[in-house]
Amino acid sequence: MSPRNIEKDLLMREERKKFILDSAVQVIATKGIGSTHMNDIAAAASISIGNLYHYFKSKDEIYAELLYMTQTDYGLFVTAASQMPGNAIDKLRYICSTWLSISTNWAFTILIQTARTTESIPLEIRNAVTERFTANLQPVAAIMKEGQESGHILDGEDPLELAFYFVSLIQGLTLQRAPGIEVRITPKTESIIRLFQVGFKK
Amino acid sequence: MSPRNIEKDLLMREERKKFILDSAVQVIATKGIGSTHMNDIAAAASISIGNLYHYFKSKDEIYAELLYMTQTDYGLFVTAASQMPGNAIDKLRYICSTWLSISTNWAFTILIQTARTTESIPLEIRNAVTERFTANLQPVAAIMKEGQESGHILDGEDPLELAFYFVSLIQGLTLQRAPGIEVRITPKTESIIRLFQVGFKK
Amino acid sequence: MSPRNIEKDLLMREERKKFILDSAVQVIATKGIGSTHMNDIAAAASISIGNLYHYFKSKDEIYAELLYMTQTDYGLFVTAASQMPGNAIDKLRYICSTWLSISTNWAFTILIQTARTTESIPLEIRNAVTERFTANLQPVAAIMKEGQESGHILDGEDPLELAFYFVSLIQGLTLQRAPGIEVRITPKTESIIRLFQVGFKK
Amino acid sequence: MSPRNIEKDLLMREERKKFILDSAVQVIATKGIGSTHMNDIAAAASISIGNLYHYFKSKDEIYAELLYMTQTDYGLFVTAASQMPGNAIDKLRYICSTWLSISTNWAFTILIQTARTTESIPLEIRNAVTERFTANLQPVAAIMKEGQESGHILDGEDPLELAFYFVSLIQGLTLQRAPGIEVRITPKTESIIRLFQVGFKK
DNA sequence: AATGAATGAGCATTCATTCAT
DNA sequence: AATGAATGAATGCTCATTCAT
Repeated sequence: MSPRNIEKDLLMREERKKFILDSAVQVIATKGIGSTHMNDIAAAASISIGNLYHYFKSKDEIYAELLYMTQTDYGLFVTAASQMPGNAIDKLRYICSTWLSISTNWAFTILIQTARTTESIPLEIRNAVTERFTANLQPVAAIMKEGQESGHILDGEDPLELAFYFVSLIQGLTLQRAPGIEVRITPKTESIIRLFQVGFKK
Repeated sequence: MSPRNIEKDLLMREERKKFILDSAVQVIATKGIGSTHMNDIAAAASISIGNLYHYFKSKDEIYAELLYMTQTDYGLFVTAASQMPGNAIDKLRYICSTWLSISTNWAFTILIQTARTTESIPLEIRNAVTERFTANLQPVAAIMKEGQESGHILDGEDPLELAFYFVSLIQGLTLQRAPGIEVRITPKTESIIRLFQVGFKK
Repeated sequence: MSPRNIEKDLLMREERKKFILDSAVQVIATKGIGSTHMNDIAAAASISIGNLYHYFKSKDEIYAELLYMTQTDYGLFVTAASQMPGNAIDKLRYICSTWLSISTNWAFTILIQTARTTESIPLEIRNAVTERFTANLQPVAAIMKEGQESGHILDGEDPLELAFYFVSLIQGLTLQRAPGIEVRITPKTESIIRLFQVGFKK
Repeated sequence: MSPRNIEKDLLMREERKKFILDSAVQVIATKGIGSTHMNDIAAAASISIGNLYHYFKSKDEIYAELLYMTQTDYGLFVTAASQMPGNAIDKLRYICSTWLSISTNWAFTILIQTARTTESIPLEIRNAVTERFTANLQPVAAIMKEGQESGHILDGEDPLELAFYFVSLIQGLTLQRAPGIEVRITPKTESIIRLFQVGFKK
């Protein structure tokens, strides 16, 4: 009946959406969230504003999907790290060095923090973000626990609490890497890991 | 118009400005920066919008002064801590517990990060913020150095680098305390200090 | 491509157009004119927007044809009534009761009034509507004249004028029956007819 | 304390609002409701769009107040008529001739009908309009009753029903007077009144 | 100094219409 | 013929800033 291939259309639609979201991340990583407008996103994806609204029905929806994508990707990354071969220290090292080396991560961090603290963003979205944030702590907590059991990581603390500190520290460091910020101190993975490591210190 | 009155007027003006800035912080801590508008600030200070502009010539200026005030206060706080009686661990403990206990600090942190990463804010202001951020690391670095020398704090790292991690960690944790965020993990000063402490770990 | 097929195609095209117009009336009767958009019409007719434009070259054209259809149908209805067996009162009664019983007629009335008074609709269309409105008064005027001559209907007035009042009254009543309007008074055909009837009143 | 006269300010604000509403009616009477936009209203009142929003917080609010004003004015007019000296016929005559002579009344009628039938207008407003419409029937019904008792007006019908017909007829006629409509029939007050009058007809 | 009305550029969003497939 | 993605002018509304009193 239809001269179009419906399946292919749906697939293309998903691809387009992904492409738009990726483009949006690029702009946000350059301009910051506060100054990224719908026309910036449209321009970044090389489509018209009107067409942008064919894929997402509001700015909030873009926000929500962006947050979902970002946090899901991060969750997958952390989960993969927790299942890597090697000991707990190796895994933390991998997380730390990889995360700090991605230069646009500051944008994710600010994106997430802003989403959580901006009144105009629907409570629903904000709660979902916090929910995922908490869920994403679990794989790191698992690494901490494993490290404590193998004697590599500081004992005596709740593994979840340690994970919370580790992630907060990395987030805090990530923020210092936003464009235009020239802190002359470069975080070093080895030094960061040592904070959580046992036996290294005399 | 005696010179006394002029002096007094200037003094009152400064007091009014301080009052307005303090009021602004209150709103921002409640509504977030993105959704705080000039009329919110005016309302918080119980003055008219027009009058607000008699004290500050633009929103950017309020931003700038707010950042200056915030960071200066923080600098004084950290400097005072570094000159406290007691050993390095005591000082870090004081910084950590005090900072985390102030419930509106998340607003300062986001304020500062947003200022640094928002394109529309003049480069001049953004640089000043980073400058002060770096300067404010010094007292903490001094504590770290003192601690390394007295054998209380991890050796082998640049004290400035350690200070950077310490501050980033606390900033990261502060962000998790924004209103509406319900992370069920409460950071504990003792556990945080331990990360930087020597000899505690077996 | 036999000539038969071409004829059949043209016929089908006309049928499709009629179907689309009928569907459009349904939506308008449900949503109101102001909030009926091209995609609503397309959806109501179960075709795509693009295809809609294969049958009608603009929203104005749909409007115009809708008005034409509506008014033509009404004209046929009124003409048929004027040629019915029975006296003038019977004929008016038929017009009145039939028209008021059709629950979507308010949509036609608003459609027509809006068309006449909306600047953005081309003058040409608006004039055509008024033209047809006036033409449609004639059969009713004929009934009035017949009634005056047979002594059933008020004498002393221009039959056309009486027709004008009769139609305006019915239009006015129709408007009160739009969805969401809850006027607790139900118009009664007998009472309405009496206004124009002779001898009934003492 | 304030260099302004607060009372006077409030008074002026009300005057300004009234002026804006009056201006809005003018545009609507010229352009039709559907094509009247906020900038049209602003231009008609010779103020900026931004300032328009100092007086009314949305287009809906302007609509609502316009409807309230219009219907309230109409209610006062009808009530005054019902309390005039003279018999019922005199009163109806006054209502009819006055209402039909005001050339912008068609705009009120369309305004009200559109408000009642447009989905996008909040149900609350629509209900209020219908409420007031019904309330405004009462004074006319009172005239009808008085006329029935004094033998001037058709007996045997519910006075409220008669009022409903009378008002619907006048509304219907009003609609025919919208700009751009050239119906060559002029309604005559005397003829209209006669429809409801007793004894005139032989 | 103090007030709040006034301004208008800027933003998110809508919708009739066109176009490539 | 049929589809729905693509376009962009237009609309309602916001908000930092200025102005008259």
